[in-house]
Amino acid sequence: MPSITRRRSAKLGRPTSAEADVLAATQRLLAGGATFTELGVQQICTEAGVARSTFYSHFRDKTDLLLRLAGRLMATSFDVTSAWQPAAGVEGLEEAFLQVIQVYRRHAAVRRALAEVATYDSAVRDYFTAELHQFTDWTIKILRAEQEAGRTPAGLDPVSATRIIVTGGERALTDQVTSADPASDPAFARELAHTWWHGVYRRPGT
Amino acid sequence: MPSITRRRSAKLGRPTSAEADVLAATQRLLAGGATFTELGVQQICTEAGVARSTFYSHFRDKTDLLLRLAGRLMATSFDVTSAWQPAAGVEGLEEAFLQVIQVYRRHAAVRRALAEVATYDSAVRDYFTAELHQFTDWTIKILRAEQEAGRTPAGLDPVSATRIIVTGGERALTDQVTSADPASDPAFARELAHTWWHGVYRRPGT
DNA sequence: GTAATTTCCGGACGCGATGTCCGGACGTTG
DNA sequence: CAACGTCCGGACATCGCGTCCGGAAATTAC
Repeated sequence: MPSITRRRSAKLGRPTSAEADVLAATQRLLAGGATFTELGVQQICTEAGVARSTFYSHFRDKTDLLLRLAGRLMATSFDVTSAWQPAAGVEGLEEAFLQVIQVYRRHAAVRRALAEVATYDSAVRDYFTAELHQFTDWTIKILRAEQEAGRTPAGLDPVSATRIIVTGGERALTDQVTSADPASDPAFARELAHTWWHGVYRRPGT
Repeated sequence: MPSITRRRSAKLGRPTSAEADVLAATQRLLAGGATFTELGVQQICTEAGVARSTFYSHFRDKTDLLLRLAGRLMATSFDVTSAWQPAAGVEGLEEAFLQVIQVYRRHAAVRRALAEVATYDSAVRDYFTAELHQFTDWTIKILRAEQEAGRTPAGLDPVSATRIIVTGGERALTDQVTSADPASDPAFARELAHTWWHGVYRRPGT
């Protein structure tokens, strides 16, 4: 157990701790197109210029590394999204999505790895769904409030609609960021905003 | 090279070839909640009552097994979806989605495995995206035709909208099937249909 | 200065899973 | 009976993971 009074790394001349090197190297490899699953610990350590045994003195395993890499990813994108309110209208929604896309693009590699491992690792999946839960709860609440105010049709099912918005939207965003030209981002943001707006929040009729 | 004149398996009384046993066992284990990645060859063989060496005389590797398991999955759901035309209206779309959900529920296990492995195995990913391409092309074509006819706003970007519909919709469907109560299927189908209808196909204004 | 402590290296180890190979048992086919 | 195809059972090399330990190097405390 390290003492708290003692600085972790008093001297700054040193090439920063091995931990940071590993984090950076992983992000680099991921950004280079590698898949987290097919990425070996040895490979990461070689890229980081660190001994393999050192890796395990900083991370319990590869999953631990990924989770720590994930960090405050979701938190930031949640802040951006939840800043929007229906009162801001479809233009405001479009603007919000454009910002979300920027955030997604910045962390595309880690986000992709997260979605990847979440499909077969329960620990990562739990983390992922827990983070998505923020969005789900928030969206359901907003929809119910809009229904109360009579701006969203009462016949709409908030739970199903939210599943479409959050789950489907998250996937579409990830897809846009990982395999579409950034030049098409504005058009995509506009489509997403208008689809949710006219398809859900201001769905006409009935 | 086996002779063509000679029947592969003349006698039908035999307990069907080991290959079928492996396919069935895998589907069973998958349906039981197992993850394809964490599923070992030994485990599959034990469940199938087959020697491990026999597995490799029928399948090149686990990926080969999955691809063969995938078979005509996508084909059937494409047939169901593409049977719908905008002329059938939102009610027709709702009905089509309800049928798609049935198909998804039937093959949920394999579909989940497919989506899982597609995230890190390029061979499976290629297969998956190739199959999704059918839907993408079809949807873009429909949207363009609707714009020509003036029923869908001309300002809509067919490519971005299709990305939302196909990619996002596929994910929302998978989510509904894997983690929601079947009783909520009709409500979900209704929401999906209305969202795409009013949000895209018959988006109001401009 | 020296000693103690932290951090990292380098390599060993056991483990489990993958994919290959082969000898032999069994039933079918001609 | 003999040839053939299918399957079993186990041996084998290989790889990646996670653990462990002895020692080098640098930093800190005294």
